[in-house]
Amino acid sequence: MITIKEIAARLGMSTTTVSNVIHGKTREVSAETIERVQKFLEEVEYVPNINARNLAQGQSKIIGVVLKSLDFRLWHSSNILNDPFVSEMIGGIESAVREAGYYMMLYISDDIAEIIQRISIWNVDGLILFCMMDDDGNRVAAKYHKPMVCIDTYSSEKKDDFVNVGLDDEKSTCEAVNYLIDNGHRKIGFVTDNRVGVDRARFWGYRKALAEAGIEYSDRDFFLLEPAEEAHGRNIEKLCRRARDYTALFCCSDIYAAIMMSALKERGLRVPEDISIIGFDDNLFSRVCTPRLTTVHQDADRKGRVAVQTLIGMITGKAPATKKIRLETRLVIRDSVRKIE
Amino acid sequence: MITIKEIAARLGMSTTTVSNVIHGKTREVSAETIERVQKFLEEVEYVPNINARNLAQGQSKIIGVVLKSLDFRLWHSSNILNDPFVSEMIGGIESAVREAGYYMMLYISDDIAEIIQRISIWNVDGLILFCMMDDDGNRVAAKYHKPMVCIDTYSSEKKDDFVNVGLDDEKSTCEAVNYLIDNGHRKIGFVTDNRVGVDRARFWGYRKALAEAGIEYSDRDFFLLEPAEEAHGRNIEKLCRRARDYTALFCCSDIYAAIMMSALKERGLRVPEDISIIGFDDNLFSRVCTPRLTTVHQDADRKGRVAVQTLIGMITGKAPATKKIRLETRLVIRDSVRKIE
DNA sequence: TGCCGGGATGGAAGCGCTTACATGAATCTG
DNA sequence: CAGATTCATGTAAGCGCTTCCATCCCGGCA
Repeated sequence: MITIKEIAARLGMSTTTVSNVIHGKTREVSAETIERVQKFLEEVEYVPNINARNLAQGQSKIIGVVLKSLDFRLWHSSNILNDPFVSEMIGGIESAVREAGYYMMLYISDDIAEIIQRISIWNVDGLILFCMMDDDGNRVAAKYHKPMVCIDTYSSEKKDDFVNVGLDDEKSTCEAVNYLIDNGHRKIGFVTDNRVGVDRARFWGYRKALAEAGIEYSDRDFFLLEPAEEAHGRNIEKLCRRARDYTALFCCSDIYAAIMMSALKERGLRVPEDISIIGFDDNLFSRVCTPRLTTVHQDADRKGRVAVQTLIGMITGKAPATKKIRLETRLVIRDSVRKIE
Repeated sequence: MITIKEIAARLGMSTTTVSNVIHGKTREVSAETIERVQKFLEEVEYVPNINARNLAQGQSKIIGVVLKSLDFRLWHSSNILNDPFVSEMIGGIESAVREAGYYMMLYISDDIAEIIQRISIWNVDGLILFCMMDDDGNRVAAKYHKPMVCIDTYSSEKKDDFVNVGLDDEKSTCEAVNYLIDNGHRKIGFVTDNRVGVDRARFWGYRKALAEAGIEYSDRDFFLLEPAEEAHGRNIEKLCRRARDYTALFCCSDIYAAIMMSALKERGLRVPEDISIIGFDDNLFSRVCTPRLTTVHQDADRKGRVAVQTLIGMITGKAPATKKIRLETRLVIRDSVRKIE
């Protein structure tokens, strides 16, 4: 690896001059010198040592992306990336980070302390935090004074002071459940694997829709997919048995919808003839299951990109117009809901 | 951020001593000094500046993970992470990297030159390369003299000189197709979206199985999912029409299997009654589609972990026992293949 | 007593880069 | 034409850390 010093020596000039042309300070260097240096740089395929640069500049050009996995001890997998929603979002983040000339460092952990430790070491310029757990956003923000934007993070505290991009989960869900109600459904179950964050907001949307339609809610209407691996079989068996009392299920993600649909069909229930199902996310699952899933569409890729753009704005000194950035959703109607006459 | 210098000053000692205790050089420092320093470090929550450290040591502690996306201009998505196989593998890599005390930097790009550029900048200690394109492994290795291990990378050149972890794709596929043949199938199609790398190896396995059973192969048996977005509809329509002449399809991934299954069922064909389907990977898709998919199981998480372990071995000066590391597969029999009497 | 060895500590260079500031030449202004 | 201004380039300090080497002290040994 050739260094700036070496280049300067070979060209018979100072490192300052070389550095200046590298940084495009055209008014400090004569045109011919620029030309000469640039040609030489290409010739030797100069690559800067970014550690040295960062040390000198006190920055890092790294954006830390934190996935708190504990919250996502998913029913179907211990790997948070296996959720297509997450992987698509990461894809969006990665592209946006790259296009902005930054680098992305990915941290997956269930321990916020460990994460902060690892991030601090690299002195990242900013942070994207994806964790559903209440108040982790606040906790990290309090500890770590760098630009940060959260994705899909809710807070139960009054003074949540982090920038957050997400959806209006309550409203989206309310609309979806209203769609079921409009189609004549009255016995509607709510399927999730947790009681926090996004899913809780969706739960309240579900409750709101029921209430507005004068449908009473009972705890039995809450279908909890349990994460414990060994309980899968029994858990799903029990849920399917309970589902027979319902004409429709709202599922907090397409994965759950696909899992439930598959399990119900295996036990002889027909979708949507016997039971209607509605999902959330609109990822590939919703298109390859049979029947194709009616679901709430959101743009995960865009969610990631918006988070990055907002963050980089903050890094470069631009406060976001609003702290709660909300993306649009829309109900995509396919074949998994039937109309009850 | 407190620095070593500051700490040394506050403690009335030299930076050398502080550095020594940080690095656990116990024989260079007296027990009581160690004690004092450690206590102080904790007190002020010292975090090293890794840029400075790396600069001084000429290392980086970063493992670069490169996904070459062009090869994966997937039929169903432009985001390579959306393939559950990939996301699970990344999950494995991430865990292994973290557990080994390294950091992971993820690069997704379709341009090898750009990737090398970005990697060189960070002076990564080693590289994990995931790209199906022939010979990219060789090209990167020739250009970039750092430890590197490829995943699922094939080479058409004689002198492929990179370490590679993958499967015996040919054998795995051969076994799967033999299973179809044993079940009485003679008209067996091969479904993929490309003609390179892993899928080509699988193709030869498929051909081998046919040949051994005395079944003639014709180009018509090759079902190509075309990536071009606008052609999806027509493409899938045509494939489904052609599929009516077959009693079974071998698909190079569970995703393709799920997509084909869904499309076929939409057009009134029953799986497996009218047509049997077999997939590859054994990811979540295979379990939530109906009927549940018979598929070749591989352990993507392990693939990632093995790659990392091998790489770190190389970084620390341990050559791998073999350059071609092959993981096991096994056929998982579920419900998507029927026996023809 | 004088010398040696080793344990504990410190001094200082250097990793590759950026940047504030200095220098000197050329150009401009009234 | 003196002084001010601009342009082009160089000098050197410093970013925070590691590490080679020097120094000093003390006990052991002949």
